[in-house]
Amino acid sequence: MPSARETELLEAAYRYVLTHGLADVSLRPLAAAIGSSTRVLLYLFGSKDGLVRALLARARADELALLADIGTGPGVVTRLWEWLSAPAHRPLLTLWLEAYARSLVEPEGPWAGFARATVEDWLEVLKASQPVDVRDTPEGLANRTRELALLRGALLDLLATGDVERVSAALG
Amino acid sequence: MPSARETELLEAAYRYVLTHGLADVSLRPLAAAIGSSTRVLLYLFGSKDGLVRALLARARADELALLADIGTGPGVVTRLWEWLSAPAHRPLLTLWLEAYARSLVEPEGPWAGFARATVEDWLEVLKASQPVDVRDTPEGLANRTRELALLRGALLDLLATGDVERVSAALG
DNA sequence: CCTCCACTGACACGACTGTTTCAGTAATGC
DNA sequence: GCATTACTGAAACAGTCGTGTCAGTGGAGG
Repeated sequence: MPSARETELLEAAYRYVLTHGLADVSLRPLAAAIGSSTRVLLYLFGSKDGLVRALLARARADELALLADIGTGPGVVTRLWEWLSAPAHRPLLTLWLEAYARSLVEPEGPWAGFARATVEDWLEVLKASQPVDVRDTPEGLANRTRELALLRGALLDLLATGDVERVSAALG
Repeated sequence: MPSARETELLEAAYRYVLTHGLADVSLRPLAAAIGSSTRVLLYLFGSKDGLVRALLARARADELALLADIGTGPGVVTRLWEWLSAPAHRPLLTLWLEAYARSLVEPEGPWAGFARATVEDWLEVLKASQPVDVRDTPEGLANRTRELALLRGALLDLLATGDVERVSAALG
């Protein structure tokens, strides 16, 4: 159970990495930006890896909150895309992609398993939104895999080009 | 025009980053691994940024060679997916994703514009493969954007899970 | 009051970073 | 033969990295 000060600093650090990226963050600039010190960060999170792990978990909490909020049932894909394409969520999604790529390059360390975990999370939600009688069929699996691919491919496009109109039209 | 030694070292460095990642590569370990020295790398490429730029261009050359080899016309998507899902191409594609994510987080420096550039490259190929009469219609644009999203979303899934069977079935 | 505990500041350690300086060597063109 | 060019080695530079050490704060509970 994290102390009050710990969650406070974690929130601040989370806000920081959303705009500065997580891959090459370093303690001293981060500490200076959030009004703390490396000493305190190390004390509260044990090590830099610990801090990164906490930040990754924090980002994941946002993601899971989204999935819970979106719910299941017909129209999930549309609702998910509305959330993904909202400009306000850009920093989070860029951070997400950064962590995704990193976990593929460097399977050890705090990033381990991040990519695989999110694939499974989302597939699960899409599965719960399918009619019961197709969920466990090969077609059901293929369908939700395709829906996931479409959403994430569209997200990649959007993050690079910012062209909401074109990409949204492609999902119609 | 690069000298013989320069292209030789670039090839070696390229092979190195394919397995070690490009984002957090550093000169000394790289130089040691390819039987060179930081002095020589700096002499030939000017700076680390110059080297990274050269490596990015080298990776892009592989990508463009692929697109030329795949050609255009009916069945492009299938042919592209066969290439993307080939196990031998995994390192290159992981490197590609790494550069993609990085260019979104850090729009300055050697990575600049990488993500946007590849989106346009691929859209161009898909466009050239469409029937002439739909190429310039809104439907044509939407269709190729969707094809690209499907391919790249599937690639993301594949890189994380390695589940060729499931993902390939989803594209069928 | 006094002790405990969460937290913080200042500083130094060794390892690493990209880059520079100074010194060569080997081959090539005149 | 001689000068120019391409390349290389060794060492050092200033800076940053994560982390450890030692010394405190300040407030809460007994």
